[in-house]
Amino acid sequence: MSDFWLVKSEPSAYSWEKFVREGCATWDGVRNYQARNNLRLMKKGDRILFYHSVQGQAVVGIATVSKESFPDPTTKDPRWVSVELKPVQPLKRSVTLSEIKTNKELANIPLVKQSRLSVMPIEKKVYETILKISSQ
DNA sequence: GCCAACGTTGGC
DNA sequence: GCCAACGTTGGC
Repeated sequence: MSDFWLVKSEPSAYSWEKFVREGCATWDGVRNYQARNNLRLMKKGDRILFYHSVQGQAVVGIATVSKESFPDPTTKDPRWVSVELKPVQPLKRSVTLSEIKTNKELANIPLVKQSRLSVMPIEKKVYETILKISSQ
C-alpha cells in the first residue's frame, strides 16, 4: 500500500518540463524539518503530485519515488536527506491552486493551510480527486 | 512588489 | 527557555 505526497517546486528553479527532460531528479536542498521528515517516510513506488509554486500555481504532473531517502548530496550536514523522483506522466491539464481552494474535499490540504511546506503527505482521496479534476 | 506566515538565530 | 530580529517562502 503506497502513500501519496505532493511536492512543490518553483518552475524558475526546477520545472516539470526540466524534470521530464532529465528523466529523474534528486530532490535535494530541503532545509525544513517537517519537509525532511516527509522525505524520510517516502517509499519506493509512492505517488507524488508535482506542483508549480509562484509561477503557475498548479499541480502539473505525477511522479514516483525511485529511490528512498539518502543523505542530501548538497550538504555535509547529516540532518538533511534527499530522495530520487521519476516523472510518471503529466496531468491532462493542470489543476490550479484556486480550483483546489474552491473544492470542498481539497480546501483543507496542507498546500492551502500550510503554504510554506514544500513536501507534504496527501490522502489517497485527495490524490484521486485532483486526478479526476485534471481529466475533466 | 508587498506582506503574511512561519522558521531560525542569537542575545539575554 | 524566552522572544525579538531577521530571513525565506509563496500567495496576492
